Amino acid sequence: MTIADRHEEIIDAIRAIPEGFVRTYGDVSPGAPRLSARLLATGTHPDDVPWWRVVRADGSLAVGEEQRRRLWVEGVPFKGTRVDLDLARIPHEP
DNA sequence: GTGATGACGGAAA
DNA sequence: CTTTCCGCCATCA
Repeated sequence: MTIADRHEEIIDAIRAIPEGFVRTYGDVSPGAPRLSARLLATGTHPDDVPWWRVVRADGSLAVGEEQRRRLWVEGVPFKGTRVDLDLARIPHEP
């Protein structure tokens, strides 16, 4: 398992998020939320990665205004300033 | 080599 | 509800 493989694995998981739904950092990289966070932060990823569909475990947004707007447009349910994870979150897949 | 940092998570107070 | 503290992985000084 190389670093590139790990990156690819995480990127793949994010790319698999359907429109109108979100996943948390902990979901895309279980046990290493900082890793997925850093991957998106550094911009070390292809352009086809829906980074705005990745939110914090409590539903709050990490990036800010733009992310909230993009999610809203896709029909992601909000609960105040946070995403309603009970409706929009995709549980970790086996 | 060590130590600090970050689009984080979860438990504890 | 809030703030603290510790663990997590990969970079960077």
